[in-house]
Amino acid sequence: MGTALDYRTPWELLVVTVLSAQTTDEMVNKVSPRLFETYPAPPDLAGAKVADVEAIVFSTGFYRQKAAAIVALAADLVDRFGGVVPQTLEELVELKGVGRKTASVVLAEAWGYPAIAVDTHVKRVAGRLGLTSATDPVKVEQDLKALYPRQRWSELSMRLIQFGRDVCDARRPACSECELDGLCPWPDKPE
DNA sequence: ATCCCGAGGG
DNA sequence: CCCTCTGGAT
Repeated sequence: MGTALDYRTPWELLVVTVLSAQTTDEMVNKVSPRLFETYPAPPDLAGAKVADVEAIVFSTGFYRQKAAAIVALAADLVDRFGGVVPQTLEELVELKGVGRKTASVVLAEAWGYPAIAVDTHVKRVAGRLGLTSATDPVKVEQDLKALYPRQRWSELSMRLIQFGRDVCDARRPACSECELDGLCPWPDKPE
């Protein structure tokens, strides 16, 4: 079953979300306690030696990039936002190392805003269900919001990612266990 | 041996 | 659009 990312604050969510690419939540959860014990707040990480951070996040994949990225992110956050995680998509995306997906996750999960994070899991789910032909994340988010008008989109966002990861898997989708099987028009379903 | 898949850069 | 970065899962 799918594990979720552990975090205590919006700042921690931002960091673990950056670390979560190309690895498992389990792996991120394994390294993050030491990371946040060593560098509790943005100024601490901003002043860290990248090599020390590399040693901590090693095994999460892309570790050199990620270590440099979160140190630069911390510095950027301190310099331009007083160390406070912003609450708008525009400001979040301005941060170094933060793209639309990471920004949407923070907006929805940390701040409870009605954003839907569109990562490759969500794109894949939308595509297989025939909900959208677009690969454009903005379009996918619009289509999903139109499909679920005035719902709890921040909760839907988390559920969609988990569903894509745990059920509508890229390589081995569990179609026989999927509740949407009867409604799903995906032509390449496994037996 | 191949695939995973976000952000930045070309 | 394409490519690169990485260890882990399969």
